[in-house]
Amino acid sequence: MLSMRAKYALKALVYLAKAKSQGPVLIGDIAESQKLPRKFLEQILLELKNLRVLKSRQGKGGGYLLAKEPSQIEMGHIVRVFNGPLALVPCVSVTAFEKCEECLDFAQCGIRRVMKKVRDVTAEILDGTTLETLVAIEASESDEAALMYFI
Amino acid sequence: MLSMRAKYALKALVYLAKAKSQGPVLIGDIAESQKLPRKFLEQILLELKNLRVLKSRQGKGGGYLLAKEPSQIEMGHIVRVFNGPLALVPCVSVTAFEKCEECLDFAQCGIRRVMKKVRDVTAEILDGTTLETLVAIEASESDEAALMYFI
DNA sequence: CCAATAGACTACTTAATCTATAGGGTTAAA
DNA sequence: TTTAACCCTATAGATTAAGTAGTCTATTGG
Repeated sequence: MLSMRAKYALKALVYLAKAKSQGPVLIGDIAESQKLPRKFLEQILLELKNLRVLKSRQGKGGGYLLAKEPSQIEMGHIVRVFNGPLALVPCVSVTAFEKCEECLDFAQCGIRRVMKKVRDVTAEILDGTTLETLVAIEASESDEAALMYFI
Repeated sequence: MLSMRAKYALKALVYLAKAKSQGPVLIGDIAESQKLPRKFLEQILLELKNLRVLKSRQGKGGGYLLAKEPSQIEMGHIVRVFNGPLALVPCVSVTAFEKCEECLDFAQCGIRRVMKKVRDVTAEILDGTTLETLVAIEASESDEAALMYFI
């Protein structure tokens, strides 16, 4: 399962993508409207800022804004940063590769080969889905139409 | 990432599938040959027995055996039991479905729709891969040949 | 300049989970 | 009846997750 941090980050980003044209958005607005714990969200937004995914303005009239176009912000990136590697085992991770300590035969290992396939299809979906995609998906009524975005 | 429990369970099961014709296998054999911590492995094997995936014989000449054909033991089942749901968010889990507490619009949520797709392709692979598949994959030399098993 | 507003940053706390390890108890074959 | 094996429970130590608290810093506007 995803950590709350990762899920909250995604929710906040989708909210900000939708509010893109409205100037800086207050932490309090996001927290209240999305029902997220405010102080916890603060940390998450700060981390997103340090990642250059968001930018912020302090003081009166301040708040948070996307630092890039929604089409340039991938779900995969957010999930990796807040939840860790997509891979189910370290030996198939691209971003955090590590051989299993107990591994006897890396090349032949069947578990590894299957897990690599799982990682690859997961990465294909999550890296192919941006905030722009997510906003479009939320606008579509049918699940089938929504699925079109990543088939 | 998978828990060690889940990974060790899979490793032990593949080992037992390969040793299928040789009668009961000692915990010590599995632990030593696969480089798994013995007492930890004991717990895992016991749990697999309670799941009716393994059976055991006590006393001299005893050990562990598969309780079913390798083709009837799915990776997905083992991963779910030892690692939890395949889904990245509870609201797309089949085995542990739960609405997110902060969810505003279940039907429209884009994050949910994408995560459902991820869960579905993951489940398709892991539920479609049995111990028999894994043993066959380990016998094949090329990664491409191995991939054939779940395309 | 000052006061109010809003994010920035650091430090905790609490709870849960994971990864083992320890140490007997029970069963059954020889 | 001895002994090789699995059975079962308890517990410890480490790590991570989720959230809270409090202070600091920057900006705006009177």
